[in-house]
Amino acid sequence: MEKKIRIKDIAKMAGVSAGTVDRVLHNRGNVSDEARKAVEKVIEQVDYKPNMHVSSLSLKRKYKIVVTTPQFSRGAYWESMHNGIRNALEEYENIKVDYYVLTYNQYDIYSCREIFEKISQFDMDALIIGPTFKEETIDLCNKMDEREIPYIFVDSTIDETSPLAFFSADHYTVGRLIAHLITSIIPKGANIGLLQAVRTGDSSANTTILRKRGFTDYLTEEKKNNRILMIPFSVARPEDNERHLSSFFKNHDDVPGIVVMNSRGSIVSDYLENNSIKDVKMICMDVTTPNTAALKKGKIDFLIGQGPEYQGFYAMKTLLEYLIFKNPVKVEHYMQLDILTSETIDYYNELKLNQLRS
Amino acid sequence: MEKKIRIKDIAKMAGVSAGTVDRVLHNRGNVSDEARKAVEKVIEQVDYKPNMHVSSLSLKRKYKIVVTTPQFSRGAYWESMHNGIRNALEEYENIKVDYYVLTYNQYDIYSCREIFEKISQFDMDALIIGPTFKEETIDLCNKMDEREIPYIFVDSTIDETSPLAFFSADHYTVGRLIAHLITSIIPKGANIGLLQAVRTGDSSANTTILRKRGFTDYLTEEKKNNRILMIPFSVARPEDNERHLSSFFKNHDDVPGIVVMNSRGSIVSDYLENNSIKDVKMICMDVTTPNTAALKKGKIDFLIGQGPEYQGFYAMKTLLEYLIFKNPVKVEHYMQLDILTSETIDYYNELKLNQLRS
DNA sequence: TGTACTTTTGTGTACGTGCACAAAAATAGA
DNA sequence: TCTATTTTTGTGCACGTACACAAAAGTACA
Repeated sequence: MEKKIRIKDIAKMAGVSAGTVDRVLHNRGNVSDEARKAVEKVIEQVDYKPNMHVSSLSLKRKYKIVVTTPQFSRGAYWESMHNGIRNALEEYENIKVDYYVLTYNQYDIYSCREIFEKISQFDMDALIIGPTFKEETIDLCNKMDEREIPYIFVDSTIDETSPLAFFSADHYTVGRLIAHLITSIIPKGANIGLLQAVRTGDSSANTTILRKRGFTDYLTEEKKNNRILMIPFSVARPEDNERHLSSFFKNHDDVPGIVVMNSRGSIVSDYLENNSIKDVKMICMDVTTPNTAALKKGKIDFLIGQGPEYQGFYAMKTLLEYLIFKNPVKVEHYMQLDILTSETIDYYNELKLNQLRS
Repeated sequence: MEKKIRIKDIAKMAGVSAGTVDRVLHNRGNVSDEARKAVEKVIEQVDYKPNMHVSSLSLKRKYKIVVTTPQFSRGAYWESMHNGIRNALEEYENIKVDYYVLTYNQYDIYSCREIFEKISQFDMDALIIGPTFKEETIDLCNKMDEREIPYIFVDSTIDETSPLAFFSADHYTVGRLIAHLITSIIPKGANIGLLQAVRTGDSSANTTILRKRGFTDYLTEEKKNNRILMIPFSVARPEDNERHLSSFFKNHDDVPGIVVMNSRGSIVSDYLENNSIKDVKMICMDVTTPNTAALKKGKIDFLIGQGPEYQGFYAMKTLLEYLIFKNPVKVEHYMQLDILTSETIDYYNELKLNQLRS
């Protein structure tokens, strides 16, 4: 291991005191040009990596961070995201952070507007956004830009904004992956059912659009001529789904594969199970509790995980590092896609971050 | 965030000084029964989590850690393991560790014996073992047990030993997974080629045995009646493989799927490519450079990753925490299995531990 | 009861960093 | 040139932990 460079070392090399180095590092001003240049020169030469954990030890500042995502229930996708966020806060336990979670109803645009309006007035140092409604999110981001408050996206990003960073799956690739998987496990050219969420008139669901585009692009490029059959489906009114599904399967008894591009795949797999419809392959998204159960029972063949825990974890970690060190941050973070089967799911949730001791 | 409990707090609660609490925490002795019990009582009540990073800051001790694994080349499986180990050392940069890497030739039992003999005499605080030869490893472990030096396995474990912990894939499940994957992408009941490494007379390769058992168990349980065709293969003498492969494919032109349970799958996929043998599905193990290339080109259909970086990372992390805090450690750590396709591989290597800044 | 020794306990310092405050240097105004 | 003011610089403390050392208490023996 090479010798660690400390602030004191830099100070000695630049011929100034540690205090001056600190002022340069943190842009606190009150430094003569001469001294600043001397320090900057040394910093360029040596590879100084400040020790976050030690920094936070002596850090007096308190940060206010707001996290806004869709509402969630136990074992759901967004809960994992929040778990990851909390995990990062635990890793940097010494940093004094007040964090406020404000969730909105992702099927109710008015709920989103209300919450975002509140947020845009909120006093805070940074914001983590799990976006759903595009225009509303752009509005919020514009206000954040004006107030010079940094924000980070998780789950997906929006082109028209300028976030500090985003942590997201590459949803286009998700679509291609789903197409690849389903076509490799069903007969050549067979029909594919695609769950189509009917939303209450929103211009959003960017992720779904991207996924669907990836899905169809793959089929076209690979010259697969499977017919895609839309299965209507409502998240806002789950009581309708039984009807949607039964009318679909009444008309189509020749669907050997179904793909679901949102996290509600278990609704379909449960329907198949309850109605003893066999030999239908399923590809679904997200490691939720019901999806996990369905995967284990073999009702879902492949489950694709977006690693929301990691997205949340790295989003918060990146934010904290940025707030403390003001370092430039890499903007694009396309996260790992996890393909899970009944064999691997048990080990997927096994190893939680930071919990190695027995 | 709840208030953090510090040593000083425990001291006050137990009515002793911080020094005494420290002595109890680290089992340094020289503490009266009365004081020790008082401190232990408080510790049981409150949830004291020492801050590793701060601890290491004031830690004077220097640890000697030995890592022994098979030799490796660039981009190979074992290199990733060592990268993970180094990563953990970087995370705990303040801990003074001398670490010695001693590699042996995994195809030469004498090389292993020689290295292990050296290690058994080596002065050290702990040992990380990537095992290959069973009996030799057991011997080494017995000697470590005698000397009361803790050791941790990575990659795989050996039942007859008592390691502090192990970080490994569940190799039996790996076998089942491979069977599951291959049977779902080739025609029902079709022949499956299985690469069979011919080893120079060793009683080892525990991992391969477990994987193969999982593989055949799956086929039996799921009533798959695919015939398994062995493809001989030599890692020690790679010049023979061209001959092995060509003689195999001369006799079998009806093999729509091949599985490889070690990391050398790209040898087969390269052969297929070079000889224009098409429409053969392949399932291979381990994210090595050549396997990655083959996966991207579509020559391998699924690649299974064991996450050696994570195994190495957590092994070293666990070891350091144990050495410093003497905390009890969870022994069994079956790690996540990653299923990779051409779509997901790019994102798999993207996010390295600890490297978020641009 | 006093002395020598051992065990137990408390205190102080170091680690690397942030930050407050004091000291020193530079500048301005007379 | 002297004083007042501002800018720049250095020093010292705090954070939570490990560990060395000194102080205090306890024990043994004459």
